[in-house]
Amino acid sequence: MKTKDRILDIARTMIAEIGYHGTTTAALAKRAGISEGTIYRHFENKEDILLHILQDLDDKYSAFLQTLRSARDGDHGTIERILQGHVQFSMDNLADLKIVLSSYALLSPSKQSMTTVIERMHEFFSECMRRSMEMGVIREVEVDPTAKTLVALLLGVMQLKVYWPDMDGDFDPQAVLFVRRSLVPEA
Amino acid sequence: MKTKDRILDIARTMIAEIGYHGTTTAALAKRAGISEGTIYRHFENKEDILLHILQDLDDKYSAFLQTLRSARDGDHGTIERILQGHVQFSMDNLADLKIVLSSYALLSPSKQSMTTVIERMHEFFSECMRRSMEMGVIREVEVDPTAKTLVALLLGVMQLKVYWPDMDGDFDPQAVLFVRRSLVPEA
Amino acid sequence: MKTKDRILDIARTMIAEIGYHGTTTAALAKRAGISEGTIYRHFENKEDILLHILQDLDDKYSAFLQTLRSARDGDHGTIERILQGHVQFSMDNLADLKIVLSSYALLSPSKQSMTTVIERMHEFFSECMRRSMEMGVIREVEVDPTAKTLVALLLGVMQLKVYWPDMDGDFDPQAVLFVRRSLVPEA
Amino acid sequence: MKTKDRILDIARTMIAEIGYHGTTTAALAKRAGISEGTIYRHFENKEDILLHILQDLDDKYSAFLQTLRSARDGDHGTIERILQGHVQFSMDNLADLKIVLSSYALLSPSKQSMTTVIERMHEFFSECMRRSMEMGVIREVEVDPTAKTLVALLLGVMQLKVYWPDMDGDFDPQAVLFVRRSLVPEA
DNA sequence: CATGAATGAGCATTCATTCAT
DNA sequence: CATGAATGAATGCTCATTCAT
Repeated sequence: MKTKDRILDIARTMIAEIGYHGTTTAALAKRAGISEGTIYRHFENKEDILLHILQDLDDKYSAFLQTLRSARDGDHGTIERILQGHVQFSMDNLADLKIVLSSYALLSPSKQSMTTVIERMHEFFSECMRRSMEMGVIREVEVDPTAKTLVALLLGVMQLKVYWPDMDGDFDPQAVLFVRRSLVPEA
Repeated sequence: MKTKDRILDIARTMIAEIGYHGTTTAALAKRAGISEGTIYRHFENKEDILLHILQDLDDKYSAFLQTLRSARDGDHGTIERILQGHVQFSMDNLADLKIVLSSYALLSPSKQSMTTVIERMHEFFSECMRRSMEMGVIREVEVDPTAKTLVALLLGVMQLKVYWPDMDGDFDPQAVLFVRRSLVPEA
Repeated sequence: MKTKDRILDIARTMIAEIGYHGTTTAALAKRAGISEGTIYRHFENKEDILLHILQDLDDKYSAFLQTLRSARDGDHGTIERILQGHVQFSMDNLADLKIVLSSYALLSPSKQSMTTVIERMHEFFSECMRRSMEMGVIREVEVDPTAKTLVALLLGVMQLKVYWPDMDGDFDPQAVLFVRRSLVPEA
Repeated sequence: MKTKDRILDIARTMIAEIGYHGTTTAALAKRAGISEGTIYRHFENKEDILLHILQDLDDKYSAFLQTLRSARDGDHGTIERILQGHVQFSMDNLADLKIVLSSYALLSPSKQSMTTVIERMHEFFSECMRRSMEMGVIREVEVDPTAKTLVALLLGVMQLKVYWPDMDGDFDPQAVLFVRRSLVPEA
């Protein structure tokens, strides 16, 4: 692996574990087996490392949304696939998620990144719901605030799964059911 | 106001704004109009200030739950009142909430505090749902994972309202409706 | 006991245990059951407390020398009594001794105090030896440097006894014998 | 000279002059012509500097004892050479000696270091005396307490020479004579 | 590309001393 | 005489960043 990628990799792990402020350049260099100065050969400064990590996550999420879009078939199962897909995506990118969730309140690049994710998520959900409503597979609801509700739910689920894994107990199938009962009219 | 309370007050504001690590004792003292040494006459160390803030929040949440408990009357409106109450409580204690939400991932006292809140919230929701189910005002659902879903939703709603107030657009009435559709059988 | 004396008493104990710098006015006040401000009602500053302790030791040593002077009878046993007396005096005033021994190198009042003690000890030993030589009970030796040697020996013995009590093993009778062999001609 | 050695050198001087607590990292850095942070590139913390100084002294004393051991020839002059050698060693390592003497009562690393020195000194003296007694060049005395007496004497002599150089007046030849009279039988 | 010594501003914390009550 | 809250300068230590090699 290239030095730059090793730095990013170690940084991802460390920031996820002990936070952005807790991750010192000295410790990062040591754990990556390089000298402290080398970090500055590849990144402008410490924040730049975070920016790269956030950009990577952004790209991964874009690709993920693309996959979801192409895979949808518009039936009433769509909503489930979307929710489960997002949970799966969270688990697949745990470290990145931890980084964003633990820092968006305090670091503006993280806040910016999280804002983008949330906006795209909201847009995607809105779009899906509008389509499904047109096809008559879900109830007639107010799209915008309902999409926000779904975003909120997903945000909360991720956090519960990330930070209280002990409590989890695999409650997400029931969360999906919860959403289905609210959106899909009974047969 | 007593010096100790002034310190707590300013600290609450500052930590909510710029985080625990961003809040330096020097800046805190300056903004409180006292000398740095005075802080240590009232608190053991910087973390002790955080502990006091968290304890205060804990007490306020306990009192809030007590109010909710005594006010419930078991009809199908209960669930709405609980959700709206929690949203209201969040808005009334915005600074404290920001502090917990922005630090529970990294500071163990905050994590501990948040864990307690979540557990109590979960327990309270479970209890309410069980009661409502017995009275036949909500559907028969699996209590535990559904309560977790509600906790997750609330956690997400709070964050959206706290950190993306611009996006909010007062979506919480629709969030309540979302929950009602999922839990309350149609007339 | 008067407040002033209680402060002095606690201070003596604390400085002997943890040194002058280690003894904070806050801890001293707490242990003496008074407020920090009260200390400054009785003493000009922290150093003033030390000065009082040193003065007390000075007085006690003066009185001790007076006793020795009046008790001496000039026979060859005198030197033993003087040495043993000094060791005894050290043990009786352990706290004060620890204070002086641990601080004379760094605090000028202590250095001054120690200087006075050493000079008086030297003078006293010289005087005794001169007398004993006149009476023919000890060998003819050079008084001044021999008295210094005795002072040095005593200084060392005190330290060994104070700081390495485990090692001691009651070696002072042999130390006295060591001196006797050097000074008293064999029968 | 390497930066690390310069720091050690200046620290030795400063600690000898104004004590360990009196020597601040800021003053040390300034006097060494480096920044404060540089100190921590070479030493873990302030105590670590002291530890290095003590270790150096330990090594020097070990080497010194080795020299003494190889140079002894067992005649009745041995004891003189040992005493004079120790006095000389003290003068050659005045700063280190001052550091140990001024801090062993309060700092545990210093205490530990001093304890080691005293034990080795005691052991070495005992060994020499036993040898000399076997060769019949000194009197039959109780080895252990007499060795302690010599240690005490040496400890006291060092202090007098280090802290009261004005008073000294080169009394150590007479101190050696004092010991010789006590240990070596008259011809 | 890589190094690692050096920097210096910044941090939490301590403590002798003061002073209004 | 006594209090105890307040002070503020000082301390040991950290850490992102620079730069000569």
